[in-house]
Amino acid sequence: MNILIAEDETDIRNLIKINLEDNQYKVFAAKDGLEAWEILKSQEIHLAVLDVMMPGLDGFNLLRKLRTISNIPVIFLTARMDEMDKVLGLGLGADDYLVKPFSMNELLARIGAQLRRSHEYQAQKWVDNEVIEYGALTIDKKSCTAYKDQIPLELNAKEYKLLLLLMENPERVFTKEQLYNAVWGENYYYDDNTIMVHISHLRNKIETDPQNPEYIKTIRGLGYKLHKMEV
Amino acid sequence: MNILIAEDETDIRNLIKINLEDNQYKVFAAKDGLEAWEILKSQEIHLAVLDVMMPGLDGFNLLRKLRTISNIPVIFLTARMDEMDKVLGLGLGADDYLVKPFSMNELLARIGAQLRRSHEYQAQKWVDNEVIEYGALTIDKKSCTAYKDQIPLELNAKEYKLLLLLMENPERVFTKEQLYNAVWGENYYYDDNTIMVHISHLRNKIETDPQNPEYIKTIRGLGYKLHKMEV
DNA sequence: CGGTAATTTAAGGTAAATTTAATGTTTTCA
DNA sequence: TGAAAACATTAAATTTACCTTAAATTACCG
Repeated sequence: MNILIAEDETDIRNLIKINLEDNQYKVFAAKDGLEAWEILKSQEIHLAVLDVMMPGLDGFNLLRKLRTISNIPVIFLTARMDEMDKVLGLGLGADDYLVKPFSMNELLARIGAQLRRSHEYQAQKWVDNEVIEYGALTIDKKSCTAYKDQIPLELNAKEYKLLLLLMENPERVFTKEQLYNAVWGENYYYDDNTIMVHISHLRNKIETDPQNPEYIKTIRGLGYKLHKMEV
Repeated sequence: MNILIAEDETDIRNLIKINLEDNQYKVFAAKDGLEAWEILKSQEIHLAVLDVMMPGLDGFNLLRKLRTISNIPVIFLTARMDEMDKVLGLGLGADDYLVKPFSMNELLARIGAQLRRSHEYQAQKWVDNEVIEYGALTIDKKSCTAYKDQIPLELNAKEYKLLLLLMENPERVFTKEQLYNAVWGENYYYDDNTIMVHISHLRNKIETDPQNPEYIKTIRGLGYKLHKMEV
């Protein structure tokens, strides 16, 4: 079970992470709403524990975004008890909350209860069919398939994930390390040659002329981006 | 919405009753577990608020009986916070609890949240189809049977559940972890070899040539999906 | 409690995917 | 302009994901 923790206070975040991992949960920890959102978009999350007061994208607004893509249980952490009754009772999308300071046993118990119910009713709604289009490229996330001009592209897993990341973030430049972290999911030493090989393979599969790529642009010294010239 | 209150302290019971009725809930009040059980057997109840410490049939034992006939949300009221974490976390059937003394707003909020979720879950169930067809495969959910070309498939429980999930979501790629979570419903470490073995067994039972499967496709590095080539 | 079915674990094999190695090309900068 | 760095390409080496089968374990029933 994958749990997302979004909490800007480092010691709280780490304490929760350790306790959850001790209870066999796989934990993704974010220090703020934006980081949490990136995790939500790229990982399968079964329950989220969100701090209300976070810089930038706060807990409430993160929940609003989250609800556009998922129906997972959400537990809020708050130092302010007032207002939470309204959030909970008015159906703004939260399932539970804990007031800081809280006992770790209580958090674990409430996580357990929410996951139990969630499982019982298959509340993890499979993400609705989502199709991403960019130029002549199309990705169908549900079936993990990719097309160019409606012709299927025979991508292997790494190539598909690279293309998905780029198509979910058109025009954004990714360093090779970022690509590595996002697709390989590791955050230690890597050899960037592996990335270049995969980019080359991906170009071979999607570009009309891979040596003069139309879509996957190299930004020398920086990284790669998905970019197609306007016509 | 019909709410059951089981609480031996008269003033608390009445206070809750009045507040809930002020919020348009229809309330059935019981002064002990036995009376609550009689109500549960004869009325349609959507959520129960149960006091733990009641003479005779206490809250925990009432919950056990309740769970033999119903899956409604249950909120406990307790003066003793210890032990509730276990009840909640270990899946003994409770959904939430409040420690006395509690604010009425909080009770109302938590009732609202539980009913909202419960209603979502129920809404999901209503839209389920009884018979699902995909290619030559048919599943009859009412009788938990599966057919290929009208010939019964001899599936055991796990195989049936796997096939059902796939047929409810044709073309969708499921990671092995997703299959595990959906069919096994566990939230700790699993060995994906178990999944592969079951997929192999399922293929042996539904595919004409299991080594060149027509329906259950492997997406190497990603997962499996139900997909039949168009004819 | 014994027998049987279902499920999980263990083990071996294989094809595909991934990584590494090697070489060539392009770009940047002093 | 030449050297160095970054990048691209291709193929070989290595690893991994997957499949199958059978043994071991667990669950269930009479």
